[in-house]
Amino acid sequence: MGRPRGFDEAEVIRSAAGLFAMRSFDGTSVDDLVAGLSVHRNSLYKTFGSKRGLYLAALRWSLEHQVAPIAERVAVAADPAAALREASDDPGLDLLILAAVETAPTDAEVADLVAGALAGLDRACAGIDVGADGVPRVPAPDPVATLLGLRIRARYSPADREPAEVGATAGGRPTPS
Amino acid sequence: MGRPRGFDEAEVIRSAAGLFAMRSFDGTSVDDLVAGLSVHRNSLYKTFGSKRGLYLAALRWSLEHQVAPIAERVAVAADPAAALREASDDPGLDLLILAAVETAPTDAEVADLVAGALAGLDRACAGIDVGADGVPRVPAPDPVATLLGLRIRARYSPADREPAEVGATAGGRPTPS
DNA sequence: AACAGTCAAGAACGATCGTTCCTGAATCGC
DNA sequence: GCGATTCAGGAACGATCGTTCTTGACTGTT
Repeated sequence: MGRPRGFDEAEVIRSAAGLFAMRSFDGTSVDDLVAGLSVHRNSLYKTFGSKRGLYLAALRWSLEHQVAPIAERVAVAADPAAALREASDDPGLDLLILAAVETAPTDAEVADLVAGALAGLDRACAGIDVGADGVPRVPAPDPVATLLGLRIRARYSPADREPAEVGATAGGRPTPS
Repeated sequence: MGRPRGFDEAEVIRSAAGLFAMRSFDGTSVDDLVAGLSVHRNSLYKTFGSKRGLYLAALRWSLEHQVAPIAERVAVAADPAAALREASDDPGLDLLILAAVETAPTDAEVADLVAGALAGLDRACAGIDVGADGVPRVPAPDPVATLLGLRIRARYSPADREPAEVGATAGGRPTPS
């Protein structure tokens, strides 16, 4: 009943993921979205409720269709280190990284999605063999990259999870207004 | 001549770096800044020209007074791997990471600052010894962190530097409006 | 004491933000 | 065909954004 929608919801979500990954959440306006996704304002709000709703859908899509396949690829790879190095060229990680450092600190739901995705990647890497010296066969000879990644992960460390009381500390993750 | 300023410019820059590192550039409004820095709007614009001017000053301050000392500490450490792992708990890296993934893609000047900081960290890590198998003694047994860091760095790879022509590709780094 | 110049305080600006509303046109079940 | 429903198109909303302006208080120099 009624006129059929003139856009593919799945494709809109996928394109939105690309836009958000490229310009970040705050950097992508609703005008940018309606212009870049060829979806009307009305349909956007009817379908996703809000800009944040579309963002969450895009993030979930990215985690399922971009990040999870990467994890799967690493998990089954004959040479996991090489698979990880390849994965580092995949723009499919960008939305996850952006969500982790930009959106998660001020949106608990995003923080949970990010934490879940990181846990999934950890599981995929669980089988990577560790040398006799305890140093794993990491994907690249780049200590700086590891430093950056560790700093990102530090916000999701157990000590910082479920903070009972949070003041103005950097780890605070208030619920969205 | 004239009334002396009632605020410490260096301290304002330092506090601004903290705010920007916590809530990102777009996430920190000028109202937040004048409220959190106890500096009047007028003085802010008189001193730094614009919100972006204050941000650049804060980023430069962070790179010089937070990131550079970390690099120095790693460079002279007896155990560089342990020094890197310690550094990953330092919030002084947050503004650099945020600048790399949020601001740099749309601000060439920020991109240059980030690239310089990463190069400095690379120099600090140049002395880290590499095992006989070619795998360096990286700071942590965390392949996922390395993957995230590598993905961030991928935007600063030589193939992506000085793009002569840029369309709507993810690597584009247009000059700020 | 008088001037000059900077500061603080806050109102006000145009632009843009995310969101809602209104108006037709199109397509379904009947 | 007819009514019901959902779509597209675009104007319009209040809120907030970054920025500027106006006013008056304060201080260093002459």
